[in-house]
Amino acid sequence: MTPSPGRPRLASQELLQEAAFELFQLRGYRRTSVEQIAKTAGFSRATFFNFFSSKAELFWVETDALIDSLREFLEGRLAEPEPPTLREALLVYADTLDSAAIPWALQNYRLLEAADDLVASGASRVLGINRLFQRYLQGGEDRADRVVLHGEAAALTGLVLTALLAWIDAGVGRGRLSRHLASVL
Amino acid sequence: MTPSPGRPRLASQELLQEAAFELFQLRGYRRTSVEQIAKTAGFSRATFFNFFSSKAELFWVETDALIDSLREFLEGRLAEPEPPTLREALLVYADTLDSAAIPWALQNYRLLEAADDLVASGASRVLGINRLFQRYLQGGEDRADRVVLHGEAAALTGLVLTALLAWIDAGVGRGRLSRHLASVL
DNA sequence: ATATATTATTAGACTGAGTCTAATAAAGAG
DNA sequence: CTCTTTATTAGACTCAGTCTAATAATATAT
Repeated sequence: MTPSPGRPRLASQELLQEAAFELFQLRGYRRTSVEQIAKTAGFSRATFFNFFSSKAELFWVETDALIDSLREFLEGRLAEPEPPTLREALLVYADTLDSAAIPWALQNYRLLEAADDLVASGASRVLGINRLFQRYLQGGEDRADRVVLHGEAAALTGLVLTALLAWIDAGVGRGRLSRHLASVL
Repeated sequence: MTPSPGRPRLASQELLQEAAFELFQLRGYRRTSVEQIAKTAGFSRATFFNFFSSKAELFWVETDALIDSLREFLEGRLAEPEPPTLREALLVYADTLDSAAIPWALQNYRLLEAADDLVASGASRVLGINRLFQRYLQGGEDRADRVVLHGEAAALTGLVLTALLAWIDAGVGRGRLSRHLASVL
């Protein structure tokens, strides 16, 4: 950690997030302005946009990290000599998820309903997961028709999402995601 | 058609749409402002919002009509003494679709990529279709577990969407949607 | 110490979406 | 002509997101 030149950071993603989630709980996503978030964290609006490209992006950071870890996991499996099927891989990954470490955004996914930009950004995350699945299926078996493969990916995306939301809704003592996923698959 | 009291309409959804789609083609969705659309159609910005609650809503009107007709079709099938499975019903409906009457928004669905609000509003249409499927499945067979049923609906939504986009991408001479749908299901 | 390069923070102006209110315009009914 | 009803519009407002230019705080070189 050699100190880099230039003015050191005062703000941080974490500080802004804490302020934001608190305000979201309190007044809802829409009625919380970027200005309020920044001021609550002790910074200016301009600084907010140095850290996040939009209000919605802040909402999803933790979830994006989770999706990233899923991507890495799948890439790892695909690199193995005998890659498991996507379904098998997903079940294994789901077993590793800690019920206590669900991203704030996912725990509060019902906030989506009221806000356009959240739906949009959420949808683009779903599409990203769909692309992950497409790539995995493409890598495993290149015999299938492209459209059929895309269909399979889309269907799996829908199933995984359903299981995930059911798991979250189950509340504390929800058990393992892999159980929910298995029953849906 | 007895004339209603009050000032008669000058503007119409159709006029605004024509202006809008022309501008969207020309400069893209994002670079076309509501102000430009309204002025091109010969009206003011305020009038635009008398007809559409948002720029994105204008984009989807034709598609919404299509989804509505699908809803009615499914409700009709479900009311029959021996309702077909959802898959069967969808294949029949897909066979009725005219390849030449695809909504402008669907033909140009690639415009979505660049615009947040379009993705959001598109996603909410997809969720609407998903709800249609959920209701149909719920009505047909009430034995299944709720989560499994939701999973089935989500999977079907993904499959139908895949088939639809492949059909559109196939261009003129694309044949019947039912053919694409059958191969994906 | 002092100057310089580098990076962080910020103010402030700008566009554009969407909301809202109040004014005006165009019709029919009495 | 007056009243009622509805359409159109101007204009002000909030907020998100973009951008530029100014300033502040640090490390390093001299």
